[in-house]
Amino acid sequence: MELTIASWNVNSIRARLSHVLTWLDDRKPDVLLLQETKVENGLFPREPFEERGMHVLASGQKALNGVAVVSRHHPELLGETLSSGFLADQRRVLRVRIMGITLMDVYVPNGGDTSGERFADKLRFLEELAREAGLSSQERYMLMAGDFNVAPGEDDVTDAKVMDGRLCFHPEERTRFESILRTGLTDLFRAFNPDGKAYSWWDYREGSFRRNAGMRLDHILVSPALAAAARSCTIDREPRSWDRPSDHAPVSAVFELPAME
Amino acid sequence: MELTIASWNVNSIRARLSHVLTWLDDRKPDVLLLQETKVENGLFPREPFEERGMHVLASGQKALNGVAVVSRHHPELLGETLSSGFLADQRRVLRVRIMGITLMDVYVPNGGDTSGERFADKLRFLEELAREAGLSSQERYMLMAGDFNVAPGEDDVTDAKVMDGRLCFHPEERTRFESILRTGLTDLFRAFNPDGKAYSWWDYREGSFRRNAGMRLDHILVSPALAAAARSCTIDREPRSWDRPSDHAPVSAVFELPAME
DNA sequence: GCGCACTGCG
DNA sequence: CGCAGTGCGC
Repeated sequence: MELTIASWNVNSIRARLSHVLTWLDDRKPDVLLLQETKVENGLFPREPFEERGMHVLASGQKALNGVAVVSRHHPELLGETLSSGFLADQRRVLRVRIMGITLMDVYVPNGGDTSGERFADKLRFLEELAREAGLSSQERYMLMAGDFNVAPGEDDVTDAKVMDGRLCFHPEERTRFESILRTGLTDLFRAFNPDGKAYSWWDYREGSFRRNAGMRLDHILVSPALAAAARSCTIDREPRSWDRPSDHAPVSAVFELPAME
Repeated sequence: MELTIASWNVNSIRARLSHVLTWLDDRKPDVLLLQETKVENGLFPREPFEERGMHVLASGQKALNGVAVVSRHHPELLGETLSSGFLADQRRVLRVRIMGITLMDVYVPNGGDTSGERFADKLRFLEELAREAGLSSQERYMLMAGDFNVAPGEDDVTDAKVMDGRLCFHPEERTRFESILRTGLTDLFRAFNPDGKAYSWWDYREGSFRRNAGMRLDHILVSPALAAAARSCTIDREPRSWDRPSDHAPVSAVFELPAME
């Protein structure tokens, strides 16, 4: 059976609802992992998704952060925090099981600037993700996706020399992202696109999208069995061109899996 | 020659620009008096009006109040305050001369509630308008229009008994509105519609427009010679039904005048 | 209920 | 630049 799993930092699900529904109706992913929903669970707009036959699991808070899983198949909730409990007061993680796949929806802290406590928290959060991936390494089908706020490679920014040391392309961040991959996960977009610059985020300011001055911050990382089952991984720039868009574009992967319960 | 003069409290010209342009293109008034433009002069969107061959005179401030005159013919600026200077720090008055007609665009203070200093200011402002009308009583063609924040008669509210004493239908306000008319001005809408309930404002809350629970707060008052020249005076409820409307509807009057310089 | 201002965040 | 939040005016 074919399964499409997508990830999208929507920068407010309420502000972006029409975009998300339009995209959902067009692309029809089986699972959509959302980040920066920026809404408490009680105010999450569940109905339009449920009308489309999708389940919704939301873990949100006021104004900041917030993640959610929209899924055609029933999702089993595994947890709403890192298993260490780090930054548990911020809604940045949703762990679910869908159709025998363990999924982790993550929104890594932006970090503020490369000095200071919030950057330290970001690095620690990335370390925790590596640990988390290690804990799940016995799982056959494991997927960790979301907004990592790290551009891992030189082709994930416009100019590596200029960007070197800057937020989201700092060696300390890239090293920690590498550690996540070293647990055995595959950066699926890069696996399908081994070279060539590609971005998933463009700043709202300075006409960044028009100039295609972006970064690849949104990733789908998968276990070896899922990597083998993957048929494609793409970034859909179209919604970024719509009126009042999210600053992030959705990333999607298609898998061909043996039929599961 | 025929001349159409309209008045509209737009509740932010920037938020309502598309509505105002759509209405302008459809109804093509010669003069449009705006209230609650809520924008400083430098940020007033002049271009779309000028592209349509209209002149713009704006007298605005940040966030609150603000009046403007949009006119097919060149307007001569007479003043931006009451001649007494009362409440001169608030942009609520624009006095202009267009085609030999003296026009006064007014936005009367809402008053807050019927106790307190702001209500006293509202009453005083209405008294000043009567004085102002008296000062202009020698003018052959004089028009005073805008948002008076007073429903003068029992047919200008849904239920006079229920509304009696409430803001915008308080005896003290209605008396002062009467004083304005007693200088010789005619309430043109009432002249053409001597009976029957009609409103120009509906609260955004509680589905007031759907229930037609409104008040007639926006008026076109004219000197005897203009009253004699008037051919119609109407309230256009249509824009109030549009998406994200102003809470006020435009009021228009058509005059048949001898050709003037 | 719907504007505006301001501030924090990214 | 564009989301939130809060406070205020109408």
